[in-house]
Formats: sequence, structure tokens, C-alpha cells
Amino acid sequence: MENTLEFEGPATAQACSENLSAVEDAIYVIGGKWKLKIIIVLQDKGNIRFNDLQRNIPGISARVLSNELKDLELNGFVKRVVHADQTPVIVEYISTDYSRTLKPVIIALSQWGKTHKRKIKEDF
Amino acid sequence: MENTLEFEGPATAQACSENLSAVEDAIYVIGGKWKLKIIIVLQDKGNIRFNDLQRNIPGISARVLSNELKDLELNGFVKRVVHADQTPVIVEYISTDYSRTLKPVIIALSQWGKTHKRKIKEDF
DNA sequence: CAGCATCCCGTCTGATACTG
DNA sequence: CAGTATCAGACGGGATGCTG
Repeated sequence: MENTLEFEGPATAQACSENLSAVEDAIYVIGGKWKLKIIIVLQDKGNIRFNDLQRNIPGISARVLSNELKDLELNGFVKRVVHADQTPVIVEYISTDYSRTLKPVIIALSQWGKTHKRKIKEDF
Repeated sequence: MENTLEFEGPATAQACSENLSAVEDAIYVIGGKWKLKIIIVLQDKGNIRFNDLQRNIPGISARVLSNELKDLELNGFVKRVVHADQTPVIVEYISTDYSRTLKPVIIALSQWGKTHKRKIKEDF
């Protein structure tokens, strides 16, 4: 009853709407243009500072990055660490264990994105 | 060089930016509030008509659904089939083989969404 | 450095109504 | 049935400038 969505399995109407709402929930928290990208960089770099993070995500503005980080922190994907003993104050962002549960999602998306890019190229 | 993103594997800076752009590409075509949901229903129902499709995706308006379907058709995820011999004209939408390459993505997202919902409940 | 405040515009979207 | 038209409001996001 849990794993109704297999690669080849038939899907009942109920299983379909279950998937629908599960995917909806996922998109609700990690959807959007930037969230997953921020999470990826964070996971890769371990800990990283604001401006450095911005440099690693081409195209994102400080305002948007700031907003996204607050959101991600609220949802437990990111931890904001302030080193108050330094001057000027150093702020680091680190990915949480919970954000690591997204690995399968990131892998699936990344792999699909790669093959998709290849397909697009072939179409010309 | 292809499978740099493993569950435990170390990620080089290059692998990171590769993932970044791959995920970006994926989000570009299947991102947004509705696209994946439409694809899920389409895959589940096999073939389905406009109004029926709308009923299966709670909250979507006809205008948005129409626009999304055009977009999905352009990108090869959906096929629009017109049965002109009928009256009134019957239009059916069916998912393509290419849309089925998204299965791993949908599974990953769906599974993560389920555990996330569980986690949210525990937090209260 | 690490952001926040403000302005401002284009897009997205929901609601409602309408057509062939 | 299968959409399209129109409008108003929300929203996202860029540019710029400023602060502790």
C-alpha cells in the first residue's frame, strides 16, 4: 500500500491522487527557481558565506538569496551560523541533515536534466 | 566522469556546477506549480479529455491548464489528439514516451513528499 | 561583509464571462 | 465540450542605494 508507484506497477486512482498530493507537497517547499540550487551548493561546499554563496549561484540577487535563505532556514534545510567573535561579523550557512534527505530528488533531477539536454541538442 | 553525484561520493567543484546546470535545465522545463501534476495524471489515466483533466487537478483553472498543455506539448511531454469525426469534437490528451522518462523524478519527489509530510506532522 | 529598504515593472493567476 | 477573452490583483524579481 505504500509503494504503489513502482516503475512498472499499475496505478489505482487512489494511488494517483496520493502521488499528486505528495508531489504537490514537495514542490511547495522546494519548488521555485532557486531553492534546490541553493541546497545543492550548500551541500557541496559544506559551509559557505553569503557573498560566496551568491557568486556560486549565477543570476541570483542579494535580495532574493536573502529571502530564500530565510525560507530554507524556516523549513530546516539550512542552518545560519554567526561567528560573533570576528569583526566584521562572519555569517556562515550550512546544510542540515534534513536537507540531505533530498539527495535522491537531486540525483533524479540532475540525471534527467543531463539526458534532456542531450535530447534537445539532437533535435537540431 | 558521468556519475560524479553518488549518494556518498565527494563532489568536486566542477561536478557541483554540472549538477547545478543540469538541475536548472530540469526545473526550466518541468518546474512550476502544475507541470508535473499534469504529467502524473496524464500518465495515470492514459488518455483524458480537457475537462476531465481539469477535474483531476484540484485548483487549476481552464486558462492555466490550457497554457500548460500547450507548453507541455511543445516540449514533447503531451500529445493532443483530436477526434474530428465526432460531434461535438472530442479532444484527448495523452502522455508521450518521453514524459515517461520522468518516472524516476516523480518517484523521488513523491517519496520525499510523503516523508516530509510525516515530518511536518511530528513537528506539532 | 551581510544583508535590508525602496522602487518598479513584467508576469502569473484567479475569477468571471463568453464562444463555436 | 474545449477552450478563449478580459480584467484586476498578487507576486517575483531586477536595479539601486544604504547600513552596521
